[in-house]
Amino acid sequence: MAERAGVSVASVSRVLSGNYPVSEDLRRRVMKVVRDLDYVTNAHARSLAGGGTPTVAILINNITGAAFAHVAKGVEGAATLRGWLSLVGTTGDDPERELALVNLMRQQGVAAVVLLGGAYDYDEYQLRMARFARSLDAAGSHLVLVGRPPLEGDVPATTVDYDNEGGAYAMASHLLSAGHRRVLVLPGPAELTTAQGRLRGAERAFEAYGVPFDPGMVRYGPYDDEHGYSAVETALHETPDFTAVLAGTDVVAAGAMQALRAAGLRVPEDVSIVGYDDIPLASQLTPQLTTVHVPYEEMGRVALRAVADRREGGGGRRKGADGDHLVLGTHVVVRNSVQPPSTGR
Amino acid sequence: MAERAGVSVASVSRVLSGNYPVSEDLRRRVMKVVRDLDYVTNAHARSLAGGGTPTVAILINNITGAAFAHVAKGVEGAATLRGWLSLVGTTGDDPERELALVNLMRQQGVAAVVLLGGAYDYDEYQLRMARFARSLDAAGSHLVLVGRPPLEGDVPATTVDYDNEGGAYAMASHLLSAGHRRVLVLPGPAELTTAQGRLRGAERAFEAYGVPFDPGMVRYGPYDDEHGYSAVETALHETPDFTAVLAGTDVVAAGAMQALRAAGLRVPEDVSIVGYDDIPLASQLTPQLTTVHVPYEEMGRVALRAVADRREGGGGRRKGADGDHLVLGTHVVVRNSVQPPSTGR
DNA sequence: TTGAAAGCGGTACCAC
DNA sequence: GTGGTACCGCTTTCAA
Repeated sequence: MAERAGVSVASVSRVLSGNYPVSEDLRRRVMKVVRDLDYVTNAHARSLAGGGTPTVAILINNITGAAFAHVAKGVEGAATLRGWLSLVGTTGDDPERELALVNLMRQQGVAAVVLLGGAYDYDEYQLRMARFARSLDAAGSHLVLVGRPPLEGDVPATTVDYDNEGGAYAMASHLLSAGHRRVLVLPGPAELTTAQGRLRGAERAFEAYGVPFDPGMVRYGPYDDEHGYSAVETALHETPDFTAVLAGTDVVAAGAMQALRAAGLRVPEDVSIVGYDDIPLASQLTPQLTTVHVPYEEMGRVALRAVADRREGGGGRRKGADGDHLVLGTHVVVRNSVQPPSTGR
Repeated sequence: MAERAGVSVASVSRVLSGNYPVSEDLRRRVMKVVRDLDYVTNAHARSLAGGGTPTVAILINNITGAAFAHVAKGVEGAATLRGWLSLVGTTGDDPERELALVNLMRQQGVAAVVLLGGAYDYDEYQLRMARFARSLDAAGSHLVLVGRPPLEGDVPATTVDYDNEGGAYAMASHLLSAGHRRVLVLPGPAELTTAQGRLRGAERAFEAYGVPFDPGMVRYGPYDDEHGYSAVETALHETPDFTAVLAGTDVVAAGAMQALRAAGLRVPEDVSIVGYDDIPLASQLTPQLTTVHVPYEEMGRVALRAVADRREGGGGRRKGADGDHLVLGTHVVVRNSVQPPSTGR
């Protein structure tokens, strides 16, 4: 390339990276050859030499989840805006694969690794993440946890979270204030941190309303529509006196809605339903689902901004300071799936 | 690293890449230091030197589309299986951004660039893609088009497609054989190749059934629920005699369903609805949507396999031979959103 | 089996 | 303003 244009490699570099004054003549000469050869610089060589495009890695359990897709969109969008690149890897809920991916990303020299989605709260979790955080930090990278519990102690990681429990509290309150007392609760998988938080929020709401919370009305299970369906189906036999369903996610709510209809019950006339997440599905169902809006895309943007700032800011703000744990708000979106309990049931 | 272990860099390389016989002693010595230092090789240096992990780039309009997410999952899954890495970039339907991304990927030295989703059939399309294909090919990479029209002429690209028109033909036939004659057709955006194919399939079915196809019953618009809603709303005023809706995608069908309900019409008793894509939404709606199944995830897997084979196979099969254009089948999934037309309407 | 050394394709510092 | 050149960290001959 350099010889083809009859100039030095240094000059080519200067023209292409554009961070150095060059004569018009030289620039023209180089650019002509670039066009002739359809030339692009080698990103690997560039990275090796110090320059290079910063890259964020997004690690996700399952790329087909709507909520995660929105976070990814937020990260990707914000990254693109800054000229950063984004890598995506899926873990399939497999800890080994997660580890492998974190290391792979470390090899790639990514600026940050963003881990998405509620975590299973097994004992090792804190240790495992702390290890990731330190590994990445030592390699000049940074760990960002999105929608997961923050790390305890002095660990070099950033957490972007949302008010999970508060959203559930508000959602349950909405049901309670409409007059519902017997509520079927489908929090999600018992071990998942998000499910735990949502359940806790609901309990607190019941407490605040002075309504006894019946643990027998809680049914754990995966965050999918099949669980929503079967849980309602079972409940219809065992504890059929519920007048509302508080689902852990919109997808679970969709399943619940189908089960009710299959049993000849109307929504919301006979039974009210609420969801959580506010993914597009919520407004595609009939009736449109009253749910908790979680700012997924915004979280993605915030996550990227956090690492970008920390990069630019350089030695500016110290770790341990504010900014290591960001919490975004949630709010109830009222649509058409809630009505006061019918006197008939 | 090498000195820390008291061995040569060559030896370290041999141990870590594991493609060369090494003594047990050396291996142990190196691995110990690797663990001590939490060391990972630099992927950029490795790529530069010739080795390196093959990477596929997935370019997508909008990461939040369920159909695309499934293709991405297929590609990513198959890539992971082979130890490949996947990059994801979103174009936001912006041709400039698409170009920028293709070049960016070329810089990254990706093994292949997979372009997802129906293309806008503007004049330049063929030229543009041919240019991409040649650029990538010259750089030792390869272009794969998924769900897009194949390229004409001798262009170094692979196309993975599905029987779009056939699916629409079958879907429309299903409606016709149920007795529907006045069908509201919402193909999607007029310029999008997938929409054109779906419309063509529907027309052919009408022809085959000897039923005159009324162009006045066709309403173009974006592939989203809002369009489905407003199109039905309008049609209810202008051509209210339809007994079924043939939607271009499941999402459009969801919008259509809502509009019908808002107008006090029942689905499928008063009006039948069918979709296209068979994304999870289709079975989450009530009634569950009869739709055309498109093997999105499979397409992703096939796309990756195609490039992987071509890589391994080396000079094996010639371009221009079979294998450059793969077409997967589609089929109708019958659920509960279709009924013979009611005599009342 | 292991080490030495020549690149891979850039960047950036140092002369001219 | 431009050219020369020493690395960046790894893979891969070539010798020992």
